[in-house]
Amino acid sequence: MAHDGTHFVAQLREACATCGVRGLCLPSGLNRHELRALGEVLRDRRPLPAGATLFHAGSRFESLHLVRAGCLVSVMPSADGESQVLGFHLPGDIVGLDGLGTHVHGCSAVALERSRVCEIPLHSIHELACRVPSMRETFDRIIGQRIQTEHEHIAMMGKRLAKQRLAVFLLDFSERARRLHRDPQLFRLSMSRSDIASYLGLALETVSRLFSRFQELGLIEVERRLVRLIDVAGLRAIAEGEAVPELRPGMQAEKH
Amino acid sequence: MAHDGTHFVAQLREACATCGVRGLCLPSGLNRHELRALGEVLRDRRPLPAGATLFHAGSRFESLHLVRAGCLVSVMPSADGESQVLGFHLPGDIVGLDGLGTHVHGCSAVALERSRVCEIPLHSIHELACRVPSMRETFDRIIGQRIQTEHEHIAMMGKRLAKQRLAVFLLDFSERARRLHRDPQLFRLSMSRSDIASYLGLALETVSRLFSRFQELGLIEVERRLVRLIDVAGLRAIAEGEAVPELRPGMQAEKH
DNA sequence: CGGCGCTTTGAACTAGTTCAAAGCAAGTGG
DNA sequence: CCACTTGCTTTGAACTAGTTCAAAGCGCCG
Repeated sequence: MAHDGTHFVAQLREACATCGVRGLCLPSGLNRHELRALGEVLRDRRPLPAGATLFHAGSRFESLHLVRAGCLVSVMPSADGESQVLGFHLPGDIVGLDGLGTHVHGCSAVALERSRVCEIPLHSIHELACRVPSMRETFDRIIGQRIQTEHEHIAMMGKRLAKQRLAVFLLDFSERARRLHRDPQLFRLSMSRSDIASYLGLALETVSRLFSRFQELGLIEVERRLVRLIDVAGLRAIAEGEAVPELRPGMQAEKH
Repeated sequence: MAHDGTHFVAQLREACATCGVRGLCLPSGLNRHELRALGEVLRDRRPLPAGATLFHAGSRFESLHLVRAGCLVSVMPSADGESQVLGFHLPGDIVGLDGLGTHVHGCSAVALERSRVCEIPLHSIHELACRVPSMRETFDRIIGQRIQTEHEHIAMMGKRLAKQRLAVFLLDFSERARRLHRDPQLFRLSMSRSDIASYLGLALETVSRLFSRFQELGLIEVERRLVRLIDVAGLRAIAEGEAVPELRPGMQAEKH
């Protein structure tokens, strides 16, 4: 890859400033020298149009990918045709970690909207990790946080009511938006109801109904994929499983 | 830790031979020299009696642990008192990876029976990974395989019938037993019905009933925690979601 | 023996699914 | 500019897989 000295570093720093993820993204906390080393490793990639596949399940694993812009979904195909959504990836997230073991991707990654990713060739990761101590810590953080995330996903799918799951999902997105310096109350979901349902382990109708119920309760305002969180504390209460006043169809939020 | 040269290496090699895990366990595929290096890093630990906690959720993370003998469960506590079982760990498995990110354990690890583990201090892992190339690959394999495992767990909990989940669980245990050079058809589960239920995202009564149904169908023989797989192909069919003849209480396996 | 913890089993119940149909936004082509 | 298609979303109504509640059974250890 062509890299023309300090210009590239400046460019990377700029790109990462825009990216705006603290702590999770690779270059955070690196000094000028370390950034340079990283710059030699990152390969820029053409933007992915919505619907494009970054890699397929079963394909050979060669690189990790760092999401720069947009949103990807990772999907595990299953024998019976029903595929499982494993996660949604926003800027700063790393995708492809499951290939580290077998060098074969266990799931597919698909762009939900026009997106950009950085490619990080596997062979250069370890070299960099050994050469730059802070990079090693960063990789550890990425791995650890990812496993933690998977654990939370499992905890959410085991023995939680549908309304708790959706509340957790919305609060999670809000928190991620906040970390990306976006509005944590107002965001546009780039995935379909069906994707959300699969991610949460529910039927898509259940998800759709819950969006409506949450709106009736005055917890959110929703119009198709545009969501505004109105009562975050209320959502949190539902997520925690605290008994909520009423959540039956046909009830109005206001009681006079 | 005391290490007296070649004797230690021999000891380690011996221990790992008994351990018998291929591919997954750290020392597999290492030469004499590399084994020596690893020996300097592994710290032996006192055996854990059944019920003992290796580490608590929230406690400071300092080391990974390699299960040498027995069986551990990792459990994530949740706000509402209900805790979630994340996994069962047999010899060769690494526990504690979720602490890599924050340096704080996100879940607890508890021995389900008398067990032994090797402690691998974090600070020496990276050093070793840089010094011994094949160690690096081994660590990658461990990480990748773990994420893959978590993904399968998620896929199992989303949109799968209870009978599919239990069938998957039994087949998974059978496969792991096989890899440990144990009898893949006959094994003793060291966890309670309640642990299994939490792991599968079901009520414990459902799990208990399914064990009975599977027995009635002639798929397994079960007496409390002792399980014998009779019809592996049948279990596989159920796991895959293929329509099974009958699975109703009160029906006999034999039809005359 | 007696008590304790785990497991099994039954019966009533319900949260969520499934099936079905209508609504709605956005694009396409005449 | 409108008729028509397509894909996603919403909503309703019937249904069911699994839960919950309750009680009995069983093995084990002091």
